[in-house]
Amino acid sequence: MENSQKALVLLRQIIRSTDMQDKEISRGTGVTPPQLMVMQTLRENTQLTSGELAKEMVLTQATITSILDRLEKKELVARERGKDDKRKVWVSLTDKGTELMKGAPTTQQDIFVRNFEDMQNWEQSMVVASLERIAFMLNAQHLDAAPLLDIGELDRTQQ
Amino acid sequence: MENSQKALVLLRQIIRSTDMQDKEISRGTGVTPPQLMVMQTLRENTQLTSGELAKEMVLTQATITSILDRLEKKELVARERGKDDKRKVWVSLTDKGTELMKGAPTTQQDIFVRNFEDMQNWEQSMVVASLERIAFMLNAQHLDAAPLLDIGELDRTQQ
DNA sequence: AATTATTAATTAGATATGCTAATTATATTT
DNA sequence: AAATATAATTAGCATATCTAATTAATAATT
Repeated sequence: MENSQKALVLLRQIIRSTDMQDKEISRGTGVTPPQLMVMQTLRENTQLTSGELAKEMVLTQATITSILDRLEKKELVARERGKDDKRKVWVSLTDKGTELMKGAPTTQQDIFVRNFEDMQNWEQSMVVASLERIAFMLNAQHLDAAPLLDIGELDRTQQ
Repeated sequence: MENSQKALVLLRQIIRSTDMQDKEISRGTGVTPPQLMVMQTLRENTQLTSGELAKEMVLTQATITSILDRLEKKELVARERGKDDKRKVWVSLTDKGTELMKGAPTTQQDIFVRNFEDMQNWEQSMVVASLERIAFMLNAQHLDAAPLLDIGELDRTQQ
């Protein structure tokens, strides 16, 4: 088989694998994958407005609103109207939400990290370099397909 | 940053990237991502029963049924009751469905393949080896989390 | 200053996903 | 023949996601 074909098959396998992990976490925590992704984004950014969240996750504001509604009902996130600019709504994890994020999600990552660290140093570097290559190619691909769109996106991924 | 952290970030980036590509294809073809995935699976396997499809995609039969309903209404797939065993329903792409699969989806892959083939041979091998490593680690991870489950799954990915 | 335009978020309404449980039809077993 | 198993569908529910319309607040313009 061609190397490129192998790469594609492996990529699909990897994506499938993480997808199933997500579902597993989801079942374990009682939080759906999209909800979990919102929470992960919040964990990394402390405070975001609905709009920023939507942009970051490439979803409509309306979609984010409905996901937040459900997360708020479970008391995993809190909304607070902006004091400076009252149109804005700042979203953040509650204590309960932070607590939940300390559980299952990291466990999975820990396993990955443990396995990863079992590799020789040269192999680790090789893997990282390869992933960088792939990420770059996929990005180029995306740019090919949508030439003018979202410069912001490009900036962000290159930081 | 740790190598393992870098790897995680890159993986997330890659998944995000392919995710957005899927959405793009979806917009271009008027077929939703899950529907597209069903069609891809069918393209690779010519003929499958609903049940086999469900197993392959790790979804419930009920879910597959509803996706097939919509694909059938668009005349992209056809259902045929099994003659030998009348409980089974064989699903396949229609001409129209096959035609559609020749368009956008492959275009995206083509870009990837072209980029990939621009790499030196040693680099191609490196990337494939790395992806294999990752795929294996993610699989191990999955097994750690769900020890006894789905031997069939394991068989399939190791073929 | 008053009007107009823009921005931020929500609501309303539609379609699609995905689940579990129940149902229908056919095959297999005892 | 009766009981059990299998394949697919249906029904009913919660969620996700979109577009279009609405509400509220801020910014810009005349």
